[in-house]
Amino acid sequence: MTTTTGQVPATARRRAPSMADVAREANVSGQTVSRVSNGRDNVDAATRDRVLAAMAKLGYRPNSAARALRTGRFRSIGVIMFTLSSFGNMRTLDAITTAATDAGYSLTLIPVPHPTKGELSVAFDRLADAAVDGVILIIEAHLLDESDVELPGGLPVVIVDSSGDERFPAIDTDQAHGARLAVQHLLDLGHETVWHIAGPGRSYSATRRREAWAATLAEHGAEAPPALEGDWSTESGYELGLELAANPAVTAVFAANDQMALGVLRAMHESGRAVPGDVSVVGFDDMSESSSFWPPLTTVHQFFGEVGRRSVEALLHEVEVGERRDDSLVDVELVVRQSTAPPRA
Amino acid sequence: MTTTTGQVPATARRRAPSMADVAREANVSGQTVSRVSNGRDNVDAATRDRVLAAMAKLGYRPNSAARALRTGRFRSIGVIMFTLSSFGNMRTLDAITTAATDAGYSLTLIPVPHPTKGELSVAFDRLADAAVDGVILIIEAHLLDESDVELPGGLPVVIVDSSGDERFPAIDTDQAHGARLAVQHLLDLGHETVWHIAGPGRSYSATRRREAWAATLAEHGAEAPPALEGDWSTESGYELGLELAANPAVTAVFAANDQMALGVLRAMHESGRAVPGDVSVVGFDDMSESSSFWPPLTTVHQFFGEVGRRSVEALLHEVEVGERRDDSLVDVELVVRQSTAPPRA
DNA sequence: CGGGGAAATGTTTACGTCAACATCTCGCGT
DNA sequence: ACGCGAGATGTTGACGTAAACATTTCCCCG
Repeated sequence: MTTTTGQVPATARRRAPSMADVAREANVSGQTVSRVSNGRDNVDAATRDRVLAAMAKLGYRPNSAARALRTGRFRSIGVIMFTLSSFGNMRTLDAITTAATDAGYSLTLIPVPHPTKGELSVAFDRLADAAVDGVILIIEAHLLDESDVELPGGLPVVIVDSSGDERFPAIDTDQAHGARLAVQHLLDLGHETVWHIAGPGRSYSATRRREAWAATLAEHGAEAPPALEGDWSTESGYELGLELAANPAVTAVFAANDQMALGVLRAMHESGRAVPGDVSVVGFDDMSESSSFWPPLTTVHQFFGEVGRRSVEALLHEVEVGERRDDSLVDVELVVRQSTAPPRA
Repeated sequence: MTTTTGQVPATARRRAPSMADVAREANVSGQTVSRVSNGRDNVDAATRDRVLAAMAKLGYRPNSAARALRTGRFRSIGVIMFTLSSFGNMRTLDAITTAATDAGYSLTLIPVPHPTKGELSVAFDRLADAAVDGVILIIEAHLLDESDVELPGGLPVVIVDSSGDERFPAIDTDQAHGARLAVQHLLDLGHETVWHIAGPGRSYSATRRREAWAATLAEHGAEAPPALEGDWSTESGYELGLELAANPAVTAVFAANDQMALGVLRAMHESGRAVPGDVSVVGFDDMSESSSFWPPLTTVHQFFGEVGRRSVEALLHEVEVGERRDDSLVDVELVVRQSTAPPRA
């Protein structure tokens, strides 16, 4: 019936309305629509209203591809991480998402199914044609070091991990301080020494915790038993816990994360060793379930939210200002619950 | 030395190389570069090699904004979800990410900090200028129903939840079957009836589980005690568990998720009620920690991976083929561990 | 009452890619 | 020898936006 716009039944509409459509509807130039769309203030109030009305009427949505092409910015940050299984990574991702959103950036997730160099390369390739202004790496930085993978040139990168790598700023929890707090607590309770279930050796975080554990023992003249090495999983904590339970000399255990600590608790229960009566257990992370473990777990609280926030801050600073931020360490807090007590006399 | 390209020191390079740069370097037309870049087969092998070499030399990366602008496709899907806290959502997100990546799509995360209608609108607005071809909603669909929010027109949507909403296909775990399995198991062990700690009423999943619980009891002529309502958190399970522990008539509890079940376990321990001796407890989810709870938790295993995969499949089918998929229910499995036993005679 | 200038608005163009179409180069059959 | 067609490659233009620059309007001040 009407002639101008080549009307189509609403159900069959093909093309989303563009700036030009809005401009026509509001009887202004495209540029004015652009100005309204971007919230510039040099537009007459009446004009602005007219444009906004036209936008609403047509259901206009700016085409982000065109915008990105024009501006060279995607307003999106990429996060590369291993499968989301780990509790800490989840929380960090959550905080990153929130921080990025608040800053007006969207967030693109780039998974790495297996933590191998090859897979990492694949992820970086994906990254290459992903539409992001910068990248946060939540991976065990170790891999990066070994890796000859070329990170896409010119793309700002922030690493969430303790890294030896100098190429990029690293944001991390103060692993060493946390471990120190945990060991100190156990020693203060009167334990002769503290056994340790470490995380996998390829993880810098695990290494930091383990080193701080050993150092703290040494400072107090306590003899360090051999460290056991788990893989962060509850199961590995359980199996290693069974070993410890069988050794009557063990009175205090520091597990490198809460999940392994949970495994240790189970192992102790099954072996008839009372916690904290016979054996005290400390974890690391303070996952939300830890307060309901049996017994409620004494652990080192990580402020994942803060880590996430700082990562985004550092990355966006580099993206927008072009200035690299320094490394940053987020403090930690010991939460004493009921899995620790003085050794039985 | 060379003349053509207006060389800049590598450190100061401003602009990423474009197709035109590669074309010049390889001495072909831009279109040929495009063809190589998109893996078309109608390019001579020698030419292809030359182009690939030029790409490698210049570090060429296709500009996804330009590509998206030209093709009208972003090759990205959006996921709207509440803060990542919940275990199940995490796992689902993980699977979605993997499935999307395998299909060559990237994934954009759009968080909703608080599950209110207002926040949901904000998320949808964000979505509007996000560069996605379709959306997966991991939210309690309830909100959608109440909400007058207009979803961006023409954007395919899939909901991960049991939804009454007919507007979009829903993919979900078979909540009812899971609850039925749990209650049945307890009844089979000889318990007279089963108490229930439900999830929040606004959640369809919680409602489904609760209804199935009630229905199963009714079918067996068991009297249904009043359902308690938690908020999925360990804490709420603990508090409600304390109530149940104080009631000597309680011998079997079905908690609507593992975290609340963990809270119940703690409450029972603290109240001196043996699990499973005095009280049997069943959860729902089968989180990775559940096998190490004390006692290891009998629970309903959800196949989150399958849910995620099917969601992506359904969404991409609609995006690429334009055909809506039917609702889909993912089956479930009862995992019997050590938190359940016949009632004490 | 005229001129200067700020504010509002319009016009032109380029961002990098890919579809559509145009052209070119061969090999092969008759 | 010639022409035809298939495959390889080149040319042109448009996607929707925003920066840069151009133009218009109108208010204020001397």
